[in-house]
Amino acid sequence: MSAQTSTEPRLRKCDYCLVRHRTLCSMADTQALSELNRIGHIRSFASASTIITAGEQMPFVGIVRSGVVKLTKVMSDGRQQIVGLLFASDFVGRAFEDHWPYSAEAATDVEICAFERTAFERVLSEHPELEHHLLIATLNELDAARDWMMLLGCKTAEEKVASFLMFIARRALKEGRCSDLQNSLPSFELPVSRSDMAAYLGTTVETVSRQITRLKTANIIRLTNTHHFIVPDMDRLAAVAGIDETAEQG
Amino acid sequence: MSAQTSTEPRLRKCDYCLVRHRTLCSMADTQALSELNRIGHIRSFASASTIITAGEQMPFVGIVRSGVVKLTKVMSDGRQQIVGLLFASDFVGRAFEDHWPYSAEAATDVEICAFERTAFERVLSEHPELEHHLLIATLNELDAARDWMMLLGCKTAEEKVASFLMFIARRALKEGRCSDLQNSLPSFELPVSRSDMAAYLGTTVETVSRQITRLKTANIIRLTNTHHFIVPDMDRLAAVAGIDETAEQG
DNA sequence: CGCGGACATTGATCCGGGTCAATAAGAGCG
DNA sequence: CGCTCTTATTGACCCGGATCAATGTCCGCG
Repeated sequence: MSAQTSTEPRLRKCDYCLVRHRTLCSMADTQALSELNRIGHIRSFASASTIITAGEQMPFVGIVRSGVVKLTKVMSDGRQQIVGLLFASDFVGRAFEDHWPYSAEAATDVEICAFERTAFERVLSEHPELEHHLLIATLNELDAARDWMMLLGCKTAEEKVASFLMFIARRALKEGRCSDLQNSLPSFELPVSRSDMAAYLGTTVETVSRQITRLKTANIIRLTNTHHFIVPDMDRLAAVAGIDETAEQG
Repeated sequence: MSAQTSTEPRLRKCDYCLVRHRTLCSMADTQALSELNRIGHIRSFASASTIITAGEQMPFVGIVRSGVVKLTKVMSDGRQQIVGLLFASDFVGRAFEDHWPYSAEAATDVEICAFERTAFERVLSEHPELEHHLLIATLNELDAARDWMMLLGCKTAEEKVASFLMFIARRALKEGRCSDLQNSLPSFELPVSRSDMAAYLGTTVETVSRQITRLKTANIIRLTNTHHFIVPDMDRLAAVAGIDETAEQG
């Protein structure tokens, strides 16, 4: 802790961190945490700015403190697929590899607790419990990616849009930012644009828009503005999404 | 080694293993390897048999010794997506979780070196270098899944089929089972049926078949029988697959 | 407050690929 | 060796969603 940079206040920045109890930091013992605290620094990215460019050197990895990060792959002719959305407490980047095959872009304003990659790797190798946590997190991401593969390969446009809303709704629910204050119906803020939705769902903006209106006229959802959704009956939305509640977790 | 079960011959079964130098076994020190040897036993599955059923208990994990395993997800109405294909040396199952959300089916006859799950987890936690290897393997699978997401979300039917052939060809190449003996053109055996291809590519058997004939008439591929493919010019196939060679690895 | 630019919705049209149906080609087997 | 069963190919048709185009809405800014 004596080696801390002089620009740091005496209070450790982790103390202010809203996500530290939900990330790999929560697994760290005191010593590991203080090392992470020492090598980490907060970086901010404006909405739409690039965090890591595909194929280029990846000097740092990090943990999302706030905002939404989208991971994209693009083909040489410009077709683009979003292959992952990262929210607060998610891990960005990849240890043990100095390039990575995605671009990370800020879908909203984003704050990241960044670690110089090799320093982070050193902490990992000295603290197997952190690496274990990273393994679990990676396995979960793999599951999510495979769920999305089924969505992309099997589902209709309507199911895709409904699934995306479920995805966001559940995340909002988990973070307790879901209840509508006026009438206590579940509601949430959509943190991305229609075109991001389309790129994640393997479809087009027009189709997304049409399906949203369909869901609206079927009274499955209600909007107060383009990004604020109210879902009177979550189960009906899940049904339209083709999600078998009995087989799903979280 | 004294604790080895009596049914085991004195020669350790690992000595005969064709994949041990390409799996996490290659990372194991002598002690870890002998533990894995002790808890592992070879299980065989006939083509089309189920290895692990989605949602059910997962009593063991393992390493594919030979054959091809497909991981599938199915929707309640029967629509099915293959979310991964596993080949020799790949890891099947998931540590630190007693259910998993996929079915694993033998796409060909399959041999697996199986480990009782909790015993395997114990070895993992005692040997961080093994867990590290598992992390790397999982990260690679995540990359593969995300590549596939782009395929499913962005690519045309022709690109999908060509991409699948590239995928198999590269794997065959890597394992040195690719050269055609007669004329030394790259060739390989397709280890799965057309309907598996379709389920992996998010399309239908008919479309797969049509696209294969298209590639045939365009002289990009040649078939000696329904499962033996010859690719005179890999680069042309890659071009049709929409794969940017400069940006891809292995 | 009104203007311009980005984002979202809606409409009209078209086509890639899904669906249904028939045929062909293997592969096991008595 | 022919029969049957499964798997693959080919054909005809149609529809969901892509594409192209117009309109509407929101927001920041002079």
